[in-house]
Amino acid sequence: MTDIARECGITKMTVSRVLAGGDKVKPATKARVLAAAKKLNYEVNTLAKNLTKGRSGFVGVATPFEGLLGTCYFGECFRGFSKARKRFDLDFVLFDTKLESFQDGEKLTQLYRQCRFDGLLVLGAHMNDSFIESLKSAGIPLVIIGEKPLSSEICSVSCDNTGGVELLCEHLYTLGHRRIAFVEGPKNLKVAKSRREQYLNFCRTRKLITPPHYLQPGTFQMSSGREAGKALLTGHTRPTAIIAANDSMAFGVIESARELSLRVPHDVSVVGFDDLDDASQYSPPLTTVHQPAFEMGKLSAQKLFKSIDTDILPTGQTVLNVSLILRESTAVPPSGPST
Amino acid sequence: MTDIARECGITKMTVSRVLAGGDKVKPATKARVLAAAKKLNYEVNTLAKNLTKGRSGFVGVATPFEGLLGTCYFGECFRGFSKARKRFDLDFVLFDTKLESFQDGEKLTQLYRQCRFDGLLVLGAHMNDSFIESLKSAGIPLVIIGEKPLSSEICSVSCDNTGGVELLCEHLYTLGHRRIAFVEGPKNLKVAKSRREQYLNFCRTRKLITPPHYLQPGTFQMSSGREAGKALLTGHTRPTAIIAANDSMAFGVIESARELSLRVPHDVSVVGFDDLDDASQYSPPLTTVHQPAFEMGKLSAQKLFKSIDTDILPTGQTVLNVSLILRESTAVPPSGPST
DNA sequence: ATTTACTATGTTATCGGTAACATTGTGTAA
DNA sequence: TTACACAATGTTACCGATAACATAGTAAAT
Repeated sequence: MTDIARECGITKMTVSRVLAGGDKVKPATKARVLAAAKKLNYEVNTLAKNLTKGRSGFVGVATPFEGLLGTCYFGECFRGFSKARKRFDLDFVLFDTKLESFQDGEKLTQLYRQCRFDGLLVLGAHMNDSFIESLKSAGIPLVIIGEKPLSSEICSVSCDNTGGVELLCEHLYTLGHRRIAFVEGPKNLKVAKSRREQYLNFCRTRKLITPPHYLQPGTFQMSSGREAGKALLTGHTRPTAIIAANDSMAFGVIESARELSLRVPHDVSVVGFDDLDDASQYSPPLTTVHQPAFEMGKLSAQKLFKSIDTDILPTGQTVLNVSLILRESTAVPPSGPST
Repeated sequence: MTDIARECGITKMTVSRVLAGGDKVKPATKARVLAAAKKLNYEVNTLAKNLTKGRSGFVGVATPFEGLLGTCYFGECFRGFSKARKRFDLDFVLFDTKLESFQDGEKLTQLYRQCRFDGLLVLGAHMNDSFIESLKSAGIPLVIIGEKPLSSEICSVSCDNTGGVELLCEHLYTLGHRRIAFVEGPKNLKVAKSRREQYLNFCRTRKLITPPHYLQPGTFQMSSGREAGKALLTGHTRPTAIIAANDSMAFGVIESARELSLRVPHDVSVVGFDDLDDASQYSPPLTTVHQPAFEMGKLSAQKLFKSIDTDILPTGQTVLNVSLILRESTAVPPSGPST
């Protein structure tokens, strides 16, 4: 930059003005500076620029590596983030929320105060996310994605998990199912809780029978769906329909049915939640609830960027709609529709 | 920092020395400084620190979002990166190689020169990665992960794709299969090419019949495996074994067999490549080649970190071993083993 | 002609650290 | 006692940009 100034016989300051957008600079000077800049292969030093602005130009993305990184949901969300990024002076840095040092938010707060990032996207909230409160109170621009936190003070973008499960239940009920079981997700995830609660809620409202083993534990992984399916399909009072709290587990349930020589959906209906890419490829293609991961990513990133630009902490809890995707894994129960 | 200095009645410089590691500082002074630092809630400004060092403290991870982000492979690799990171003054920034601006390396070179990152990990190399050459010539510390590039000048960590396919072919051949088909990956990926070449190579060596349609195109996605499987299993000269260039497509092939009421492995053997989490959960559990994604990630990150620390560009091409995982998707061909 | 009001550019300080060299003080060898 | 080496700290400049204010020059208004 100093070189450019010398080359043009002017001050560094004027050069800075040109390069920053050239507001009040004589067109002739401007042209000369730009020419010199090109000639000298000038590139801004983002570090220096950000130092004066007190920003790093990086947005943290905190997510449990083990649970989400490498899943379709993560990928879609992240594509959403990137899409929202119009300006190219912001990039994304990944942090693992499972690391011990992050559990209490200490580490993230520290990283923020060290200007290591300008704001934070939290993907996949846990039940015990006390760390979110502590981040919030540290004044970090923050958006939660996945399920809205308890405190309404915190900005979040989620999808209608409750409504989604409602759609699934309603669909099965309408087909005539009365013995509906549920495979739930990890107990420490909020989305898992929301989905389970709504299932229980539905059963209560419609007065469906729910033997204790109808609520099977799961981990959101295919293997746990398989185990749960086995338990359900070999146990007493066999359900005619099984809701898995996500698609992966639904695949597992279908596998277990196959092992037991039960046909889906003829002998048992199976539904999932997420609408993974593979859901339409499976045999049978899976009836499930579509979760708008891409939109969620995009929207949350937009909120965060806006907050960073305006220096106003993000607010508001957005809940996106979900939709039921009817495919071929559901049918009327084998005994025929109930009345 | 200036505050601390004032508090202790000394200079900023001494404070800096203490905080940087306190080489030649009197223990008493050191203690006083540390106490004051804690009292004043001091946190380094990483931006400023890095400005003087000319480093950003961020490592770029360039990967095609569409192909790899959200896959198990990506997740494992990334966990490997994180594991390799002993020091916490380096974090990872994601870039999408599919973005037009990245195609020729221009954008990445620019980001590097703007101090936006200190080094680059390239995950998932394409055939037409001319941009890698241009990055190399720009002097960017660079490690390629996935398949080694043509130029041996460039540092890479890959796994033995050729050997892996060899293991699969050998396994099937030993079981007695002579009609072996192959579902290949996207034509623009290097790994896909390596795997295909080795299959063709094997067929040539063993003089196996290979009607043109035995080499089916694919995209590495389940749906393409399904289509390829359908074509192979309904076509003439039905193969007794099908090698899919990755696990996802193998799942698709199995689905297609199921649709056609063919049993795996009784009627047709199917193998994959990658050893995804779900491979062991599928029915039948998939015989496949285990790819050490985690180790690849770890190793490549180590190489890059070392390079950044020493200011010597990374070199050497490491090829990690793969192993055949025998499960239940392969058996002797229906006609009995050949001689 | 003088004031006014900009416009275009220059000055200086600052962001929060570090490098390099300068200075003081202290203990030890000559 | 003097000199020298080394330990502990201070000075100054600089990394590469920008903010805030200052100044010179020019055109329009009076």
